[in-house]
Amino acid sequence: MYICPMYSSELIKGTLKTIVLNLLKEKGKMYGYEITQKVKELTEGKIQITEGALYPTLHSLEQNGELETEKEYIGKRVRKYYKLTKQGHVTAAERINEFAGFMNTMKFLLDLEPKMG
Amino acid sequence: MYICPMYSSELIKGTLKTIVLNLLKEKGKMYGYEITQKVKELTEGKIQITEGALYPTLHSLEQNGELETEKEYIGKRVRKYYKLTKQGHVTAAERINEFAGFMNTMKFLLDLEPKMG
DNA sequence: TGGAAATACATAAATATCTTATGTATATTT
DNA sequence: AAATATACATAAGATATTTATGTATTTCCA
Repeated sequence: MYICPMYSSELIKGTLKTIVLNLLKEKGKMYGYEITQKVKELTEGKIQITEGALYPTLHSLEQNGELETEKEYIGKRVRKYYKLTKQGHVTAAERINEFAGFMNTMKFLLDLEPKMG
Repeated sequence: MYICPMYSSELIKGTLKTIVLNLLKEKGKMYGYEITQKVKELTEGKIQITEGALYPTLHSLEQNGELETEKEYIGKRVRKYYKLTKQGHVTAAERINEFAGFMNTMKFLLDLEPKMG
């Protein structure tokens, strides 16, 4: 059975915040582990966010005022739900917009016709 | 007069090798400084490759057998032209292909409909 | 004609981001 | 009962890039 390979970590670098902000914008609130699973599921395993990368990023976004948290107990186990602050919504929109522009630029750059220029 | 802003360096991260390999595939041979200027020109300043990032990358691609060099003298000043090796052509195609897939995945991930899932 | 800007290379220290490894603990499945 | 999944967290190491610095030649223009 064929397993679709992950994208190189080099490419994924730099997109983590954009992914997280966008997911929270769409879903309202999510907890860390849920984010890792959702991204894996939505990308069919092609993008896998490690917890070692995600948790520090969530903490940093929170400290920066983009996210706020709310704890929930499932039995004895804690979940930390994250959601966008007002400022976080602005940042999310900016990031997504910037990424869309970046993709267009890269598409143009990589679709160059031979011998052109 | 409006100056279109650069993309955040976070986003550009990880795409440098892909950009360089693709440009060399299209142009045949280029020297370092020429690459920085060409990328700036083609992207209207939205992507600017710094020499501090480019030269180490070119050296590393050369050491890895993806690129080979040829010196040319313009008066007393040297230019180091880089071109793809046979292996470099394979790697270039792989990288470009991978990036195209990555863009599709990201597009899907960021175009999520509200409340879906 | 002389100084600024552009061309052309290079490397190193500092910074940022991510991977890999490790740790703790609870809940579920087999 | 043991293995796996859930759920958090942090730290050491790896990697890639920015920023700073250095050298030298050539072109532009005032």
